[in-house]
Amino acid sequence: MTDAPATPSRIERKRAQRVAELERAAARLFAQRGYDRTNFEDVAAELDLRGPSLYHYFSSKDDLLRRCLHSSSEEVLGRLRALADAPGPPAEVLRALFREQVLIEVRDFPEFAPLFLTMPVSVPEIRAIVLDVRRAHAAIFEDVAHRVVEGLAPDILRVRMSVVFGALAYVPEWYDPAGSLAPEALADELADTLLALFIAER
Amino acid sequence: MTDAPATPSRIERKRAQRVAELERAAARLFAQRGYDRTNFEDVAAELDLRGPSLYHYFSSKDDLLRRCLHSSSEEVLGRLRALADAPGPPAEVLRALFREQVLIEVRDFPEFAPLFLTMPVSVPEIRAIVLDVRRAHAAIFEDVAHRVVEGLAPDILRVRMSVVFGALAYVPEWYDPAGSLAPEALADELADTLLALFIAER
Amino acid sequence: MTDAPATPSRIERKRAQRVAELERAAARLFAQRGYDRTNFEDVAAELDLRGPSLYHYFSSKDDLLRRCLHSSSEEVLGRLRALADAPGPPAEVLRALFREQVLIEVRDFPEFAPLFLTMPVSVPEIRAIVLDVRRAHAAIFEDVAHRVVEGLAPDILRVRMSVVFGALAYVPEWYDPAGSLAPEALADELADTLLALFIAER
Amino acid sequence: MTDAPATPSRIERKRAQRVAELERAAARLFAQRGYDRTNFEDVAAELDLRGPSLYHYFSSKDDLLRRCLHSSSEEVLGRLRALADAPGPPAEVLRALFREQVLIEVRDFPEFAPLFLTMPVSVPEIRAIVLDVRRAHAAIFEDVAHRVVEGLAPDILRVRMSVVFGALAYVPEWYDPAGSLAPEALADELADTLLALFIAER
DNA sequence: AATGAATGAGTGTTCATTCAT
DNA sequence: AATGAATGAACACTCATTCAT
Repeated sequence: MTDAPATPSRIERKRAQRVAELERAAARLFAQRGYDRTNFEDVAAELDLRGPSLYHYFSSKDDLLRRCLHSSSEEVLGRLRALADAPGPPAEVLRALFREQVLIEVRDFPEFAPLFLTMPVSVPEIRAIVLDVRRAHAAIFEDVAHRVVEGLAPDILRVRMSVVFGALAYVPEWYDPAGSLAPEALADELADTLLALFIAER
Repeated sequence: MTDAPATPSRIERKRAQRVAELERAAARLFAQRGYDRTNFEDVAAELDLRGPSLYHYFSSKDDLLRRCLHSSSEEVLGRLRALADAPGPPAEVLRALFREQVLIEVRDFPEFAPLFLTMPVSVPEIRAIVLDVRRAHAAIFEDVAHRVVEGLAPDILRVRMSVVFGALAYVPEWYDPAGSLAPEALADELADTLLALFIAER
Repeated sequence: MTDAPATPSRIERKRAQRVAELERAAARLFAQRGYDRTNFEDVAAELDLRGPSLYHYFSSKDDLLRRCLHSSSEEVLGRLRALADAPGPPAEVLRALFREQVLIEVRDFPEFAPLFLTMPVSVPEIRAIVLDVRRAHAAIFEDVAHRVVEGLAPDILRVRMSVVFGALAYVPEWYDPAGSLAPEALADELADTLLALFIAER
Repeated sequence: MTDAPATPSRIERKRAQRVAELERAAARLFAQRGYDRTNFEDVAAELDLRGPSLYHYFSSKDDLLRRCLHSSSEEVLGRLRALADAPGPPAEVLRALFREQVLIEVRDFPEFAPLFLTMPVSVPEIRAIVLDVRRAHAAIFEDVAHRVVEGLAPDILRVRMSVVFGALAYVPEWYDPAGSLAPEALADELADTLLALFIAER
């Protein structure tokens, strides 16, 4: 009888929105300053709240980051998996994945992507969570890459994939959206460059 | 160049050695745990000292990291510059630079390389220092790369270089020296792969 | 005596019942965890309410405990006073008081008795209230005991009474109702033992 | 070589003394206010220190209480065991134990005894420690009491012992050393009263 | 009547840093 | 040179309490 209604009440929608806002604010600060240097007071201040108020929405700092990672990884991994499962020649699928990943980082989820890629995380348990997501993320690319270059020696493939992941992780550290290179142009150029690692006739 | 006397006394040599040992120990911990989670007590313990004793050698935690970065960057940038200035076709020089960088990371300075590449640094001033070193480091590669691909559009070149730096920075995060791939084999394979970004007949 | 109307409305009766339920739940938790470690949220949860709802019934946490103590002490002291005022030889009255006190603690009011006896109370004002009740409680026993041993030196009597109160207060800390000793058997045995302190021919 | 010297250095003696002073101060506050309401700042203030300074001597608040309990229980249990093992008729040994326990509480260790007897402890783990010490303490008395009344039914003996422990635990709650009853007189009177529970010819 | 939201006060704990020895 | 002692600043977290709905 008192189960969660299928259609969330107004109050529940408001709460969910607040949580989403807090997660976005927290993700921004986590990415900028790292987990250790981000405190509840500052996250709360982004929404004109005081630190302890966050405990109405998150049970701990750990939990806050966990939920940031979860919310965004759900969305991001979902989008990537949808592309990975799309029909078409593997090379084109891989290129599409590269494009999408770049756009996710610089255009669609600029706040969340650094959490997985470059956020300084010193606490071991938290780092483990990040690594888990990274593994799931990497698997999507690796599956498709496997289909592109079937006969490649595992060590060689691993090196190629490391170039891919390194390059993709590096994007938020150097790319300036206000510069001369549009996000879509970057995505195209980088996708082509990385794809060449797998289809060049060397 | 430095103000050190030409013939350092025995005491001075001993002190310099101590400093070097401390820097190495600190670099290891910084790289493992990040700047924030590394405390003076633990660094000192690596040499059977107590935390406050470090103040005989370093004026602050900030200073300790700064000196770690300085010492290692001196050495690393020196080695890379020597290679960059060597005669030979630019492409070969670039390949040599890639190889050297990989070997520096995984074989010769495994403790120091993460400081510049992957250490979680939350304090803005420290991060600025790291970025300075990275810029100097990048310049070495970029100069040579410029000579390899003279006519390439700046935006395109920048993307290619980002793949290089991303891939090189990523190495310590995934490479396992105990695995099947020897450091030198990795260096060769990665150097070839990255060089192909600049010499492929696309 | 109290201002309550002669015929409480249905709403008022419902409210009074709610207050009684809350007091009982609170008393249980207070006794188990102590005053400090008992929070409004947990007390409210016992009746499927949320913490702040308790403010409809109690003006503060302090007040909640006060009312717990008041309600139960009314009842308990009433029962004891009725016995103390009953006719009969003082020794028998005293024995009856001991029995009743034991039964109150282990059988009739196991939730409330610890409040006066063993609840950890750190807040000075609260402790003062508890001590007041204890004093009123002690006076009942002391009056009768006085009549049992009329000539006893005050210091000696005080020591004897301390044994009585100590023993009675200790009961909830060791007695296990699920053990081999029934509450009534315990009451009889303890009453006899304590009474012997006053009527032995020493 | 660097093992702890058999003869503690001056610095070690000073530290040990400081720890003892801190334990005494802490025990006083713990007993007065209970564990929850006693904070590091106040304990430290008793020795003109600030709160965090205590972490040089104790690893946590938990540890502070643990060491208070340990230090005092060592001493107290030692004294009681020595008496319990002394030769002589069991009844006299028991009487000596009662006297000693009273003197420990009111004269020799007035700060520490309440820790085991009446300190409000809400934290379950801490309470478990206190109960452990209480059990060891009780065992000393129970062993001797067993030899005094060999044939007594276990339930009856348990009730008698509960009177003993209750009465002894109650002493610090009512006895005023500034009153007309000297500690030794109290000890004698109480010891006689409690002993009568075991040797009366009922 | 009930509660979601919010907060101020308080507390245990960490740690870089200072200083006297 | 080394360190034991001490501390101020910072921070995660708890909770009684208030208030608008």
